[in-house]
Amino acid sequence: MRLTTKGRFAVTAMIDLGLRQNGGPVTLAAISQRQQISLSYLEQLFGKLRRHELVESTRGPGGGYTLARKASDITVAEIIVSVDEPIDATQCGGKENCLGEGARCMTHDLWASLNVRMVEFLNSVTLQKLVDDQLAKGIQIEDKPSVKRAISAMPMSKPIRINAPNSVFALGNAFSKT
Amino acid sequence: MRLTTKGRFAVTAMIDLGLRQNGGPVTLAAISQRQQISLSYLEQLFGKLRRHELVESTRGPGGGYTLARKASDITVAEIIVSVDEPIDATQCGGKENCLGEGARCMTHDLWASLNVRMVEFLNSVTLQKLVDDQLAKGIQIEDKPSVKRAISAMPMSKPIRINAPNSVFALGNAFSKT
DNA sequence: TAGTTACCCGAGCAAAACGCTTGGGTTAAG
DNA sequence: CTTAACCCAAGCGTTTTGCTCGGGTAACTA
Repeated sequence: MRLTTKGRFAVTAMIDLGLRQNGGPVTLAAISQRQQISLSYLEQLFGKLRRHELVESTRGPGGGYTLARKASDITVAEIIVSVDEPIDATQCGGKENCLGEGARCMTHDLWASLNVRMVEFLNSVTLQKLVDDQLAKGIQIEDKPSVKRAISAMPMSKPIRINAPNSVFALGNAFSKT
Repeated sequence: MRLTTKGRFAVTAMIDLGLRQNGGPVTLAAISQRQQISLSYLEQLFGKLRRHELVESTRGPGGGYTLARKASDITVAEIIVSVDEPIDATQCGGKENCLGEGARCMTHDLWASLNVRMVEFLNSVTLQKLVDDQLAKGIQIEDKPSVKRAISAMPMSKPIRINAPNSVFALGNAFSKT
């Protein structure tokens, strides 16, 4: 199990999706706007999420993504594993006696078991739980804002995105929703 | 909280240290040998561990590293945080209303709370626990092997280390301890 | 049928992180 | 004063990250 900002992006996007489920398919463009994640990066992430059957896609106008199952049947661990792929990899590639004789290299079952417990934990947190958390915080969801305008209407003159990889300094307030 | 092989290296090294505590300071060279981690990489990791007061160092011959506290007072979370440093970083750099008005960007308390739970969990696992796990598996610890020879004696002709960053394919069996 | 909307996908790219090397120190035991 | 060990900073090749660009293809609408 790896745990980076990549996983966070995926989880965040999935929550955004979960929050708007009942309004039909959600477009990546909308998620991109709301969560400040680049569209093509989202496309890559959702490609993986789709291949792991966590979401389903509908093409064409009015299309977008939908959860493949109920939010209560999707766990954080699944999301993270989907986008981070190369899960674990013990130092010695599965060999038993890597350091000599009976002294197999510790990393084996040590990290493996720690890993298992982590996954167990993250598997105990469902997407539904996170969605409910957000709802409890009083997030207001717009009722599918006429689908067309509202996005292309804003003259946002390119988001001034800094080229800071871990986008800690996301643009901040380029569109102030006036 | 980030979670990579770097953290694993640190945890592994700390266990190695914990296992040999009562025999006085443990040298990085020895850990490097046993755990197949590059010496200077270990030096960097232990530099951080020392600055975070998880270990103490003794210089000069016969020196090495010791745990700064009892193994039962050191948690996995502390170790990982020590070497991985830049913990979290929420997308919007701490600003509250990052996406407009009352809609602070979700990532905030969302990932933060998930993070908290992760840290809580990793804080519940002590180094002592991991050491005991290893002892239970029947690891045999050598009684400080005369300190001098035994290391420089092995003609190991350079470990044939592949330049694979995530050293999944560590050398394997370059020294077979004959 | 054309046009638009949206998913789809692969190549590539700058910046950062990873794992490690090199080359120097400084402290302290013998 | 030699040697063993910690200490430290600079740098280096590779991978990963987050993203752009430039194409597609499915489906709805006029």
